[in-house]
Amino acid sequence: MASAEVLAGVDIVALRLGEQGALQLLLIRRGQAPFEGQWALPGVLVNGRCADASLDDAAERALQDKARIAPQHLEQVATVGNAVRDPRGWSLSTFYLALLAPDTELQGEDLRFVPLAEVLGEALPLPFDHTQLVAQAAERLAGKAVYTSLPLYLLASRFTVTEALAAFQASLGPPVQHTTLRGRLEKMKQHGWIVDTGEKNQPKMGRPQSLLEHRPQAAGGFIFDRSVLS
Amino acid sequence: MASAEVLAGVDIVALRLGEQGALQLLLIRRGQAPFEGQWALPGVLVNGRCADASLDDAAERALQDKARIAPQHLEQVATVGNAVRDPRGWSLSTFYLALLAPDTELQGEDLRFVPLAEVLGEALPLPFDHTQLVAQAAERLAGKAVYTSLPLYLLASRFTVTEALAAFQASLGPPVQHTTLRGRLEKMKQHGWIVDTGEKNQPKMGRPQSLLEHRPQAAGGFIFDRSVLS
DNA sequence: ATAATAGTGTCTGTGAGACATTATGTA
DNA sequence: TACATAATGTCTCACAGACACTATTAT
Repeated sequence: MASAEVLAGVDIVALRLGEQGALQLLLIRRGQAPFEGQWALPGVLVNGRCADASLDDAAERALQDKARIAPQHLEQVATVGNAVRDPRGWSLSTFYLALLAPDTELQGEDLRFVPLAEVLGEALPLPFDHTQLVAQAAERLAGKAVYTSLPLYLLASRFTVTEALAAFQASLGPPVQHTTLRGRLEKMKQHGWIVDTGEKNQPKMGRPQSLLEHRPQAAGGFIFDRSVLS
Repeated sequence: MASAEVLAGVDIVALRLGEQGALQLLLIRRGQAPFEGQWALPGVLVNGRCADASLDDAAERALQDKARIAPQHLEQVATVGNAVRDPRGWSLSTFYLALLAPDTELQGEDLRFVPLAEVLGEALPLPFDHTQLVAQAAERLAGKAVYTSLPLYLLASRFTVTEALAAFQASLGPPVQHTTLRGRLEKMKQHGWIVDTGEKNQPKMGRPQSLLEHRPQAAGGFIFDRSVLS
């Protein structure tokens, strides 16, 4: 019976792999107070009046309604709650990591991608505690890139080894040996997570690249049994 | 300004390593509706009127106020939210995994430890969706036991290799080679996470065991760079 | 031919898995 | 002595890291 007064919402840290191999973060211009007009993470409030069947559905709705985007991967990262993160009072935010296809396009003036590095480097400050949420989500991606194939969700379903290398490097930070990655992709092939379309992709110069196809066999990424050591 | 009507709370999945090497779950008898009188996870509601500085503080408070217990490890697992988990309406629960010392004792008739296996096997049903929360928390422990030293938080700070073996087996499920564990403990020694107190522990029969001391150097467990393969 | 890029082969090191062997206590 | 338990040693295997080498295209 006792209805608690808590402001609860979901926020989405949606990442795309840009042309230059750098990660980009999706931001939306806020249409309401507080922080109206500022660029922030897309998100929605959750409450009993909304039609969300579950919190995860609310996260999907946030991306769908605010940006007309369907992510290739969506996972809950964590929930933060305290009295100071929102000027309106004690508030909760359950935030999600979303990985987008590289060809994801935005429609509308109030949506935009910015370089993730600028947000993490605080050159581009965000309202609320959104910078921290972004940092935690990026850490999650980096952490999982060490021992799973999660970064592949940053690519189109058909991809080349070079593109996969870019996705892992962008997610991890430090460079990865291409032979290491090839070994891991080979392992995934054996488990049906990747199939080799016989086709080739011809870059401007050099030998043609094999076109692989990502075939996720379960939620999340393929789990390797070793970490990629630094 | 718009205050959303959401029931938000934290629930704690607190585990202790029992004498027989099986994990035990802390339950509390509910003092209020709904499900008054039934055994359930300890938890508290969060709202602006409470003195909690943050969600993590609320989790600590839940254990402290309800059970007078301070865990050796406490980590957020996830947040579930939907319209059906609580008869009162749309509700959120951020649930935590707590690892307790093996000598943790309970005071009061409304607190009790039950075998974790009985809850997971649904021989002992819990109200709300607490059985699911317990399952997810146990999965988290098992998942991290594969590549971190998290199960050591189930032991007293001074422990033997045999006890560590029991903690890992209880957390993981499948048995672990003691040589593998010794190798990992050796690695932890090199990084200062474990020191060898020169002392010995004499079991009823057989060779005395070395007494090790757990010296966590960071939050969470020590991270190994390989998983313990099945 | 030369440059550029893709892909393979080789060698090393590390740590898990499995199992045998040795060490050190009690009855 | 026999027995029980702890601790160490040895061998294999899988895979990451590093780097050399080969392959296939365009100019």
